[in-house]
Amino acid sequence: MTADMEIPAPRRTRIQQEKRELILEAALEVFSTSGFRGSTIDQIAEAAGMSKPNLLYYFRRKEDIHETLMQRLLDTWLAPLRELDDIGDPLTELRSYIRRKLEMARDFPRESRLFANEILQGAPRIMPMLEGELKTLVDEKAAVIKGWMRAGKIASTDPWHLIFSIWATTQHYADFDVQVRAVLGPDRGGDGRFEDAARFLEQLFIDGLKPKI
Amino acid sequence: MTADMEIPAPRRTRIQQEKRELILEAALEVFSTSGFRGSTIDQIAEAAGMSKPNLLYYFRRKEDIHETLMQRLLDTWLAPLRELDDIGDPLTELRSYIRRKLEMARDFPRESRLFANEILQGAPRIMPMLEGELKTLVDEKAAVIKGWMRAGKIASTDPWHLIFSIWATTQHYADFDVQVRAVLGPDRGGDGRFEDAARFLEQLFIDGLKPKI
DNA sequence: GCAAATTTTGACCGATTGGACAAACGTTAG
DNA sequence: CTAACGTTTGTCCAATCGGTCAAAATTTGC
Repeated sequence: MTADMEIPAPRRTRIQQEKRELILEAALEVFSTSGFRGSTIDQIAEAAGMSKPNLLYYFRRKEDIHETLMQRLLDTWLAPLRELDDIGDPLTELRSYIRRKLEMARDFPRESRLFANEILQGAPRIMPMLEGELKTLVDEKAAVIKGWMRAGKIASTDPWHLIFSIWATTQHYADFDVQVRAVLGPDRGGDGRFEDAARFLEQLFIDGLKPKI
Repeated sequence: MTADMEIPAPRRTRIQQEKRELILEAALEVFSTSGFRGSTIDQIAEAAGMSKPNLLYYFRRKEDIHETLMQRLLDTWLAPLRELDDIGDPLTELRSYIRRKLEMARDFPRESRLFANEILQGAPRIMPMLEGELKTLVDEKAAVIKGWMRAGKIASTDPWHLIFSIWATTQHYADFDVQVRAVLGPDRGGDGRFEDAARFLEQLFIDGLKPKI
């Protein structure tokens, strides 16, 4: 839909495409654990298996890498919310939204942390997008949810804060992963923790949102 | 209780006490928005209104400032959970725990972000504390909550993930503050957003946790 | 008031940072 | 094969980094 926004999309050779992907993959790893200012071009270059000048041949500035990474991230990151559909059973829609968001936290934790890092630092590079595209999308979906509430399909509450709480609880398992694993310990903190989380969140949100008769 | 753990607690002059506080206040501001690696001694010194060598007279290394800040933070940060009491009505206890956590997100957002930054980057400096003190405390309180569930006082669910979800939803309003404000917009994103959040979270957790008859 | 102790400063250091650049090396099309 | 183009590298640079140090300025104890 709104994809492929790396705007001028200049023609690129095969090698350029491959190496740029390699760099972005390495940069995701580095940026997501150290933040923008805490990461160095050398670290990214080493993680990508190339020299610093070589990396700078593909991305002229450190910021360009981060910007490209962010642009790609945002579309896929908001995809689950975009899919939240007016048609279809409300509780089912919400349940699968929560499930999809939790799966993203499990399968793309680095993307989640990259995003969290950016927001934590005041979102200097994506503020316009938050106030524009994101706000529009959330307002739109909040209206859908509000419709469900007025129709008595789900319990009445604040749709915006409902969305926030879904973001918070699901992304928590990516952003605070080390804490979750440390607290759960070696036994309960293994691979099963995401299924436990899924069960818990379904109970919390879905049972909690069932219409009160 | 477990306070005042700046271990050797060397004798300090009046000036030392004041200046150290000034530095810690400035460092909290800087660290919480840029992370450890992303912050410089110069930034902290400037925020504290003193020269870099002067700052280094009070804290010999950058890490010492961060460490002191962390030690102070952790005790106050976990205080609300420590207060969760076996005696007293379960739903009331949980309600006030949630309220206290949300108040902390409102009143000490920088502390929340400092903590989030540390965890995001893999908790290199506080890992032992997570696996030790924190895990012990959470296990203890999870047992209390489990007792309430067995007694039929609250709905049965996973106590650990319940605690995680309370952390996630409340701290979200500090850590992701810019996003929350951007999405809510100038009107709904004002000072009232914490009261809206409090109402929403109470409904989500308390109504959701009422025992099913 | 004065000597000792504490606090502040400017100058400086080696290491690391983001980035420039020309030369060397590969690849590819004709 | 070769000329043009794309890729890679080593070297270098100015700025910034965390931190030192001796000397100057200030505060403190008597």
